[in-house]
Amino acid sequence: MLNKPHPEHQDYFPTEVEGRSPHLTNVSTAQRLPADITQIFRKAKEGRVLFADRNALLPEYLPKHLPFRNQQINAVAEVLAPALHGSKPSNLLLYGKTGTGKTAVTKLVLSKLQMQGVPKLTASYINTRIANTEYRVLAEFAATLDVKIPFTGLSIGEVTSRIFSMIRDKGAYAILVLDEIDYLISNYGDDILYEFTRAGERISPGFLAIIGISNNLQFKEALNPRVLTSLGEEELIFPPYTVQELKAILSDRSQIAFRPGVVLQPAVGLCAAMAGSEHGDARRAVDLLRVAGEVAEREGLQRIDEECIRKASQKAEHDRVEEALRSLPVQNKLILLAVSKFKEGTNTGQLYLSYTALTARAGLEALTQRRVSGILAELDLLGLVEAAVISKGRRGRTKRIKLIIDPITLDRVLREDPDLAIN
DNA sequence: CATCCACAGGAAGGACGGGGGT
DNA sequence: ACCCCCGTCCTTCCTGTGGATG
Repeated sequence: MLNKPHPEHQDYFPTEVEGRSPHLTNVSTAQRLPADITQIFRKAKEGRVLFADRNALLPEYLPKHLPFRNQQINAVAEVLAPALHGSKPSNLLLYGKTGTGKTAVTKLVLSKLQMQGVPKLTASYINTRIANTEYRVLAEFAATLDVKIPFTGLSIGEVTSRIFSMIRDKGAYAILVLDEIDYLISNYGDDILYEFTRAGERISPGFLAIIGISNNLQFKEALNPRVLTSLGEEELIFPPYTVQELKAILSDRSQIAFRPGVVLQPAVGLCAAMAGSEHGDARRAVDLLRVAGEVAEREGLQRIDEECIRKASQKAEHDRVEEALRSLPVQNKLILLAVSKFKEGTNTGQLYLSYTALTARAGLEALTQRRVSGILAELDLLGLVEAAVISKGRRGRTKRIKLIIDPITLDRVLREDPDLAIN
């Protein structure tokens, strides 16, 4: 009975794909296609001139060694170790800017922990920015504990109590990592954490230990004091990598990722410097190196030099902008379009007028100013627009709004949207 | 120095679409 | 069949405010 929906779900996908694929072949010229494909594939087969193992530069790659993080690794290991003999480890909070190795260290320690062969031990890793609602976090956690939870329909309380029963009945030693925990807190408060941190009795003889990972320290302020004392039993701060350290990390990785001699030292230096100038963000540095490799390969170069790094940096930015633009809802696009009409920037009132004019022309309902203001804040966060509150004294308070991306790119991407009749 | 503009941005809630348990 | 839950987008209503101006 319960399985009934499943075959239906599985049918769904193939039919959609089947319905689509002939359509795709029609779009491209059918005659030219085969030749192109073989060329692409052949190039791909022999073309890995530069890369030895590109995976080593992907964000999800977990290196066997994490240089400059021994101290943190040991500290985390020490906190978690009691789990191996069935006593609850302290909860743990990890702080540090992006790309300082928080996630990597945690995952590394967890994987080593699981190798110790304690069957009751379960380690769950959840990024609360990706599983970005309370329910989804719970559902994902449940899934790692083999609790079957529908992806919607149940109340939060119901899911929580099912999870707790599972931990209790199995006597499980559960360790839950909540990455980017500040997102969860700022959007949904600390209710879940409150439940989790005081589950104690309800799940005995099992236990639940929580590792929270956060990019900023201030998120603590939003926590209920009782949650804070429980969650912050242990704290660990990850300092940013220095440029020297980044250089060493990049050298390490490039030895795995590229064939010998492909990456020139100055390129590594520049890459480290560029990523280090923000705050030692290793993830960005590694990503930059990967894109540089792709750039070099596409251009048929034999070496990766500083020029490749610069190009990669531009390309990464360009891709990011295009991707962000494409995934925008229609209304957001219209607002952006309205912003782009003002070369020297504008303010909220003017922008709203211009925007309503655009919606009328496109035959859409205009959103309220409040909503537009909210969307503007989102666009600001995406780095597509710059919006800063300024005061013009008696003439009120408003936002100075300016487009900070290439208007030509904007125009090109927006033209792809069939819902937008741009003339 | 008080005033007052033109908004900012929080809170609450509603409509809607996804889906439960019993 | 019935009543419930959650997330997403919005709207409505609202209070708050920096600083040029009178």
